[in-house]
Amino acid sequence: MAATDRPNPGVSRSEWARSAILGAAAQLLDEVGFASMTIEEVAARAGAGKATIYRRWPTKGTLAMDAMMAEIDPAAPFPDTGSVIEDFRLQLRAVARVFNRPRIRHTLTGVVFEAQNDPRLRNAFVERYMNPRRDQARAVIKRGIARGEIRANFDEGVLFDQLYGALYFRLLVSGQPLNRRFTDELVGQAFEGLRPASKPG
Amino acid sequence: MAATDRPNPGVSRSEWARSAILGAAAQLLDEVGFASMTIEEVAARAGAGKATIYRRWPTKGTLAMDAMMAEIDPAAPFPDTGSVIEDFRLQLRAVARVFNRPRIRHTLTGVVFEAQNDPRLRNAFVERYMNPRRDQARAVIKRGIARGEIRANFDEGVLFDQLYGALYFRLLVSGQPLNRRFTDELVGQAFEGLRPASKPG
Amino acid sequence: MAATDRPNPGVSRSEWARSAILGAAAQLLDEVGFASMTIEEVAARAGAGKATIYRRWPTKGTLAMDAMMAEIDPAAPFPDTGSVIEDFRLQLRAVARVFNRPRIRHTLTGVVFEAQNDPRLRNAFVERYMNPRRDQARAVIKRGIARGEIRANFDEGVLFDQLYGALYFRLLVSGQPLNRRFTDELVGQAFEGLRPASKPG
Amino acid sequence: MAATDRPNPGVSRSEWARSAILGAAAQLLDEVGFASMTIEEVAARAGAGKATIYRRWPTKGTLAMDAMMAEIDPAAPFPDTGSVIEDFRLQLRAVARVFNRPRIRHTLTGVVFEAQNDPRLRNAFVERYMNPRRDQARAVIKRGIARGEIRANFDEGVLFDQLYGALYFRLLVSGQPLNRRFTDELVGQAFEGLRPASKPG
DNA sequence: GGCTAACCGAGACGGTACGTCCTGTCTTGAG
DNA sequence: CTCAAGACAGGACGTACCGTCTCGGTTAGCC
Repeated sequence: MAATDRPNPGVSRSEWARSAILGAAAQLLDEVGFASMTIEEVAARAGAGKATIYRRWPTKGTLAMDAMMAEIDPAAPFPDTGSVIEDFRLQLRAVARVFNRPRIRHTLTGVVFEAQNDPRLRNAFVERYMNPRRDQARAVIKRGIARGEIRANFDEGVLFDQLYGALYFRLLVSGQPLNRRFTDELVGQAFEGLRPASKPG
Repeated sequence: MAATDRPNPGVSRSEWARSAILGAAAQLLDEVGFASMTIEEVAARAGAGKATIYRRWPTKGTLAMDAMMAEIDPAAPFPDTGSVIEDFRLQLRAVARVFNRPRIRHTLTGVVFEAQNDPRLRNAFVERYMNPRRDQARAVIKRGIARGEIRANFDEGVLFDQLYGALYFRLLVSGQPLNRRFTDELVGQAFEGLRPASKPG
Repeated sequence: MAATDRPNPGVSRSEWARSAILGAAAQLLDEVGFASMTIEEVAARAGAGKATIYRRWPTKGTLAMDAMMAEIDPAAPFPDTGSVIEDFRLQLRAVARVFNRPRIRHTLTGVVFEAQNDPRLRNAFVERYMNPRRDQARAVIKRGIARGEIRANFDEGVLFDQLYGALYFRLLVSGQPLNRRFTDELVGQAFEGLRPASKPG
Repeated sequence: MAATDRPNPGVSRSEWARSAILGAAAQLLDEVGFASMTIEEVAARAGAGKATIYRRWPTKGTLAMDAMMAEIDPAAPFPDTGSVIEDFRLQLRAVARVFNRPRIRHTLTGVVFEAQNDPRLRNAFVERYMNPRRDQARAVIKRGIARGEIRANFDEGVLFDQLYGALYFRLLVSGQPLNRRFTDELVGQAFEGLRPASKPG
């Protein structure tokens, strides 16, 4: 990123190098995408040695993931509107918005791709990215059950996979648009069968 | 592959080369996966020149897709049991079985990855692989609606994305198991909300 | 050397690459010397791939030797004046002249250096460079003996080592000047003890 | 050589570091030779920081030379037998013995190589190593002249170059054996022409 | 039935990037 | 304040493939 030329306002050389590398990586992901991003070019732009990169990130995928996390994290928070369906509707809209950025799509694809042959990367991705979201989703669902909006006897994991799987499917595989109409319809249809079995009587 | 040394029982040299290449590609996809598969190695194993491969397949992705298609195609047909849900249940079980083969997983990931930067590959994949399945699924749904098993006013595309998206999500992204319990639950939950609204009484 | 841009007057691509590489190597030996010469830079200047260089020359030393041979060969021929001493005097003057070129000194040092750990290079150097000169020297000596200029019972090899060893010593080790005064004195002194003992009468 | 773990019997840390470094360098010169010796490895074995090495020795050549000097110095003294020829015969035998040690050969070659581009190293080598020997040789020659064993009107420098040049030539360049037969013949032949011309009668 | 044009295998070519290694400088923390 | 330890920028190494390009040696039409 080379925000400025090597400053030193109490920042260690190591730390400065780290953020310069992540910045350069993010920049390159934008410009040429994950597949064409090169460790050599990252090093050159960051003014860093290649060894410094390899010392911290074993593969291009791990580096790209770290570069991506910084910006994806705060972009799609879970709201709490008082309605499960509304919460999911808003969250999926936000996720779709993030996914529509080309850099995110390329990076996600690349990370997913490399994870096939790199269990550590897969674990990192699942634990640092997917699980936190899954946990947040679970909390929202719990709230809905507690409020009696939806029934309790269903598989949360399957619901999560339905919702986010559909999103990823369009993003990575089919290339169909990720717009509000789609996410809203998706949420509506997924929750259709989860209304409380209010006919207990 | 390379069943025997160059035979010639009425098979043109071209044709023999083509199948030798596809065979070598399939073999390599099994042994080292898509990412580590090399055009050079495919050519060497097939006893073919590299130029012969490049003449027919512009990228590794297209070659891998062709090599994969040969065996995936007949593997997961849609049944017609008389029940929509049962039809989907059986089909998703079959798809899951196929997806559990490592070669398929690696190849799908690779093709999806390359498709990000190769619209032709994405189109080929969608049209030759996804769309036929989508059409078959649509036909099954139509049958179900006609039989009154499910209501008509919902988005088939979204349903398809929910079902197959969840499958791909576990396959490519989260790595969770693709077993019968999951696919059955998935089908059940997805169709839960699609029962005919006609039983208001 | 890139005499011109890729011509093709009946010269194969291989052959053209070979001479371009040797030319670039010679140029670099002149400019920066053997130690700072880089395979990468040779490749860049020759417009050749590094692999093409490594395919033909296993080490920098072998490449430098080939580049050096082309010009050193014809520069110091053995004359035939009718006098052994005169023949050697002239030849050593010529050798000294060649050795005074910085490129030659650097390259010889580099080749000798690498040969310490590369027996193939040492053999190549001895057989392609030293032995031919040794054979020529031997022939001159034989002529001198036949003419009765020098006695026969001495070790030619030792004489050769004395003469050329002294030359290399100043060239590589002590750095003292290689001028005509030195070579003439050297030849005179070395042949002093070789006069025929037969004229006691 | 890391005789023991950090002792401190009145030896300053500096001094201890210095000898540990020289010891490690000598060890490595034996094991892998000059070309493959690395400052990093020397530092690691000596338990010293790289900076400590760079502070004292500007190049690998100077370090190697210091490491070599310690053991080569006392190995080949000039004797005083009463006969010039015998003195040189014994001394050259001793030198040949030293030169036959692989470490010495590698180190000399390395030092000579680096000296091509490092005048300070060349000066250090000439002044600390060559000149003392040259002076000793000159003294022996003077004794011989005084005793009337050899004539006075010849170039001592050329004689020295003949003798030691032949030795270095075989050592560094041609690889021929450095045995007693060679050195004895060399001395004999070189002094053949230096007998006093005083018996003209 | 011979000629020629297309296509084949083999593999060298110019390149690009890899991941490793070492250099010489600079930073940090322990003694 | 000096040192070991080692991270840092830089850059060459030798390797592996890329996609293109000769190069001869079969085919397989087309005369």
